[in-house]
Amino acid sequence: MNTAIPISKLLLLKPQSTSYILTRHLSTGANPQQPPQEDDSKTNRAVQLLLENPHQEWPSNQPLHSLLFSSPSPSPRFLYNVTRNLASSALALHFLKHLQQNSPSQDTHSLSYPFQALFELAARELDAGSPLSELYQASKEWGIPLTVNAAAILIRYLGTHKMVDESVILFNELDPSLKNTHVRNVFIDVLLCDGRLECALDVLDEMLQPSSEVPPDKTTGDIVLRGLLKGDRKWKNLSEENAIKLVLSFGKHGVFPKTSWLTQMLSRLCRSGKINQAWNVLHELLALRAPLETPPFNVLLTGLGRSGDIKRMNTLMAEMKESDIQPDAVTFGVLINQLCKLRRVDDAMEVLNKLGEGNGSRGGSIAADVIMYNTMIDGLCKVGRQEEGLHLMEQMRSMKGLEPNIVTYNCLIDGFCKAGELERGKLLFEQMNEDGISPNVITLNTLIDGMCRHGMINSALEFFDDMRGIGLQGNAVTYTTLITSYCSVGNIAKAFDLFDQMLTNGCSLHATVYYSLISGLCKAGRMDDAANVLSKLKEAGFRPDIVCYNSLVSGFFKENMVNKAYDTIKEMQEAGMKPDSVLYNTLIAYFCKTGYLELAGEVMKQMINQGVVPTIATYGALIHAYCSNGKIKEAMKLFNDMNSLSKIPPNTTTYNSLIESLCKNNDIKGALSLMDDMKAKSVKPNTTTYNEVFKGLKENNLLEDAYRLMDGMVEHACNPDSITMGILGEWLSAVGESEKLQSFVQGNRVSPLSA
DNA sequence: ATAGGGTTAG
Repeated sequence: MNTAIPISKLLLLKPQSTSYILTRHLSTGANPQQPPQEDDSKTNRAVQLLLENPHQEWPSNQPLHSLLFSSPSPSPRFLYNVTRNLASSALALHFLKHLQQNSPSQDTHSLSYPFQALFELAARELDAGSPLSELYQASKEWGIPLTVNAAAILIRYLGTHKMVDESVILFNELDPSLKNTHVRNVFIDVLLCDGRLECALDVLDEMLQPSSEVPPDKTTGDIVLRGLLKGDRKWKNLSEENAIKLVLSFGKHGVFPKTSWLTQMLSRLCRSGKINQAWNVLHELLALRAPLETPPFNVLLTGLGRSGDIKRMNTLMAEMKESDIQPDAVTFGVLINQLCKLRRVDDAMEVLNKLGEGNGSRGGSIAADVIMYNTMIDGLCKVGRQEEGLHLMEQMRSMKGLEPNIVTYNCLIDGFCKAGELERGKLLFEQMNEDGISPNVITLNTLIDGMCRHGMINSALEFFDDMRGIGLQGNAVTYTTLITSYCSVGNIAKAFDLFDQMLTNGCSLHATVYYSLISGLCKAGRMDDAANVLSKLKEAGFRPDIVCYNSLVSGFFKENMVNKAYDTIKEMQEAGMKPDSVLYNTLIAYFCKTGYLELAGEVMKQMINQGVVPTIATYGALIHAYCSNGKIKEAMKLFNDMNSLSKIPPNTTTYNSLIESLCKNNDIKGALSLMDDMKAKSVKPNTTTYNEVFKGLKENNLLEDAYRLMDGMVEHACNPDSITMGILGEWLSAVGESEKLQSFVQGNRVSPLSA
């Protein structure tokens, strides 16, 4: 599947310089204007005179007077510098009074900068109390307009001293020309720190208007987006949709979120299943020509991969290439992982092998790392190629100098255990210890699962005890594995025992443990216990999921507790879950078993109406039921539907039901034609199939057909069982052809080869 | 928990 989609097209992406990204950051640059430097020695002399003499003596100090009041009058920048270099705000205030009193004709605007210096000094004095508010009042009384910086300092000061109301008043009083981007940034920050989201958004809104005269800058973006991500309580009223709108409004002014911010945002969207939103955000930013880097693309690729959307993965990779965004190690890691998950292990291997070839202009700069190898090794193990996985571990060590880590070993141990090669798993476990890598809880769980799956539950429990002895504790997964296993062999008491043990051990719980126990109890028909555990699950703050509800419904039906089954379905629907195909199949199977075939058929119709696609189990249950009720016509109709309408390939069991029924109806021709159909559709007949047809052939004494089928069995290495031998033995000896049976058992053809 | 890729359970 999907082989037509060239995911490995990514190989064509070539790493290049990414430095251009750094130069593409746009900024509207509203830096606060600083008065340029004046003559330093003049400034120093003035400061020296001011510091050396008590302020009462300043008016009579001639050198000072000529420095400050000579014609042409000194520039505001000079006065600013002098003020800033005074020892304290108190002294600076004296200085300003001195300036004001000794040159009453002076334009008040020229005192704006010295006043800003006064605010700067006062804001720096930690024990200043609230003099800044007083100084602000003074500036108003003196009629001295604020500079932009002075306004910003005042707003910041009021904010950090919990006088946010005052800062709001101040901002509103400001001359419109002072409410520039810088001042607004400070004001918005003050408002946000105080949790006044609405108010901040109002100020921001003006800035974000399309033809705004106070457009946002990088700092605005940092201030606002920082708060958006933290998930602070104060942002909870802002939905993700609005957050996205905000980001895009910033984008229209050329202000883009930092890569780390965008990556987090997309990651959060993807993790909560909102992949489309993540996709849209990234694409709108692309359209706005935002300077994007690789990580946000990696996050989205991961999200798309998890939802199996290979098509859009390919699109995104092509877009990366178009926009000159280079894939990095993570991109290749995601790609290898996705190819493995699609079982396209050889394609993944090809990607891995082409990395780090470094042959000139192409593909050289990214080398395979341990994570990629681990991904690949796991992929190989998951398709039963654990020997190759082991070989790859040796290869990465010897040829790339990469040391396997705990994940490498865990993947391989799981591979060998799942394949039933427990000894190999244990050998790897020992090897890993020799390598100085300590097993972790996943290693423990993997080995326990391996033993459980292969009928060694007691060994698993012993191993668990041994590991606890050396300080390796189990977790919810350990208990789930053991509980599932004990349930599967019907040892419910031991399963309960482990469940209680887990609760007393205080290991952190997970709903899966409850699901597992409930499922086991349902299969064992212990519905009272199952209902009990269900209550405990709810008490622990979990909710049953659809799989868990399905177990319960199936269990109730099996115990003929029909009303309980219906109650459970109702509860599940009230919890907002729609019945899935498993639930419909459970209902259909129950009605089939109890003989309500019409009802079962109705349920199937309802299933289709609800948009739930019938599965092989749906058709299998109904076809089998019709067959065993002698309604072969209806069964054949369903069989044809499943081929033409649902396009579900029938399996061996489906054919067996029909073939058995046809033979019983003495329609041997029909049965043989179904066998041809099986061959055409590559569905392998099994021993049951052959037995049913042999019975029918024997009834009709069709020896030649029987020989042909016997050859077929030999050819497919399908082993006869005692039933086969019974039918054929009786029949062939009755017609004096016992030697054919002999030859058949020895695995030889019974009829001569024909053209 | 807080920018991205790898391992275990019904």
